[in-house]
Amino acid sequence: MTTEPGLRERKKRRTRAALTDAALELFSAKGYDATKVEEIAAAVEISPRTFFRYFDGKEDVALGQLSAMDEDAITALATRPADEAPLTALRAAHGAMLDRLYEEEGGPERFSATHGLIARSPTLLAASLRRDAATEDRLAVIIGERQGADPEQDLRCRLLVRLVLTSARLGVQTACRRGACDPAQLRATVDQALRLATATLPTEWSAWH
Amino acid sequence: MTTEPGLRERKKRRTRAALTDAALELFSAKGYDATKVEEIAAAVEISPRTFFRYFDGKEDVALGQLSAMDEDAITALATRPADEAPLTALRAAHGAMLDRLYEEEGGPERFSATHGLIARSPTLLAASLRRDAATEDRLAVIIGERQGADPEQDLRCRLLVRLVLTSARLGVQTACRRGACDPAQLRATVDQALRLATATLPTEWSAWH
DNA sequence: TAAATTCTGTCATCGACTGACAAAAAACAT
DNA sequence: ATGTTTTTTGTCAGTCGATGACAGAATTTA
Repeated sequence: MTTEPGLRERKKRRTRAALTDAALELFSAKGYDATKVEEIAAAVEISPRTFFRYFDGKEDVALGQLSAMDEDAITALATRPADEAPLTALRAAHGAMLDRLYEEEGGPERFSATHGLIARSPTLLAASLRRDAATEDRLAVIIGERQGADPEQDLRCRLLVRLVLTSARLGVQTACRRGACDPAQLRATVDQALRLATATLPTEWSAWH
Repeated sequence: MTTEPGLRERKKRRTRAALTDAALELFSAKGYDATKVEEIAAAVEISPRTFFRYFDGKEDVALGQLSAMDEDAITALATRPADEAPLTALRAAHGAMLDRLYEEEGGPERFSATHGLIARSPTLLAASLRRDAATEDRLAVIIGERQGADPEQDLRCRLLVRLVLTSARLGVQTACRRGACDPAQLRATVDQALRLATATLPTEWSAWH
């Protein structure tokens, strides 16, 4: 059924890949904000106008991998068994997302590079948080369907998703800030944050000294 | 010691207040993104260049009240008794911040208007989330000092602050989305979100059906 | 090979934002 | 009160991200 990709399609893929590679390299070298779209386009020898036909903007090319991971997480959650507790399903979906990241050639490296950029650029941080918010909404809808609850009415849908996402994000940020970006340490830190948020902290927090 | 404000200072205050009023009105009427800085400046009969001498940018004038509230929350947390449990101190600080909001003439109205803008503009949402992240960092440092912990090492500092802030934010968003922005309902919804996040949810979540 | 489709570059334009500089306004001095 | 200093403001020019319009080039399809 699926006709193999023609020359046009292959060319587009190559250009897109070249753009992300060039962009991430430039961002890492000069910083996100100091890098001009013009430079990214020049590195791939295309016109600046064409860059915007491949990406919605600078943010898009910088956070492309995170968007793909968001999609992974959403499809992973959607295919979880319906009788699973929502927290379990969310953690499993997040785990599956990380699995796919690790399978991909150069995935983890690019991931930690992206988070390094985010940590150094308030602009990118804002864009990344906005993306997270959008993903959160989509995940909350799925949780609502699983639980037969309306996310608009039942605070728990959004709240659960938000707590999990924000804890996981803290784990990632912490791991990357420590420079320990290898899969094992990343997953360990994320797990620690999730455990703290969902179990340890709430019961012991008021007594923390 | 403190010399009373001269004519220059009074004029600056008036201009700044006029700018925020004009900006919020235009934002509410036409939407944040559709409003040009040029229009805000024209409404106050000021050159566009001067607008940027009063505010860092469009985001700044839109979110000015939230920034002031962040400052309130920080000073409130800093003056909490040191032997208080951190979660208690944070909730008290947040409550004190809301108290000040309610005391201010037109405070609640402007607050819910601001959140209405945020809900309708992804640009503003991003800016607002970035601000929250910055505030979170400052609060985490205070919590770290209170607990004798290093926020860079002890995940719990940032995590606690983040969970509280994000839950409170969800409460605010929900209350504003429901159109119920009066102080009582707002506080009730925020309390509900905080209670869910810090007590009910973590212990009962895995069993939610 | 011709026609239809899709990409691409050029050009013009918008809008947020900033540096430079000179004119105007307010504060200060005698 | 008048001249001096400091601060504020407007004008101008320019950068950068982003977008619409259109024509020419490349690819696909007939």
